[in-house]
Amino acid sequence: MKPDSNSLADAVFSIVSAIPRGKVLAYGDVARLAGWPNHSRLVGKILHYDPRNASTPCHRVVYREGFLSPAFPQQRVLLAAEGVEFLPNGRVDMKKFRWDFEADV
DNA sequence: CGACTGACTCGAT
DNA sequence: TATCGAGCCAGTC
Repeated sequence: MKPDSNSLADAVFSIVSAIPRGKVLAYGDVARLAGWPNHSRLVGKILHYDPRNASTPCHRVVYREGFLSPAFPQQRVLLAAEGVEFLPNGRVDMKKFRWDFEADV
């Protein structure tokens, strides 16, 4: 990603904005790509606090198991608008919609 | 300036 | 197999 990522926030936004439409990532995955493997929580905080979230597909970032953010119910609507399907248990079908960034690279 | 909090994750029971 | 707890550290108030 951007080597000039001064802060985790910068890296996170770069990565999140790079998620293809109709795909989702886990906070931990974003953190790992950003270079902070243990900052899965920070990723969430950044997306939550930073106003740029309006111009960032932060809704494409979910829990590792596909659960959506507890304080971000609209996320489900946004994902649905991108064609992401939800399982009856209220989870994203990670099996099909998790961004296979490892293969994309 | 210092402390609190958390849109998380994984491991252990 | 499911539930519970603790850890991680920077960002925000």
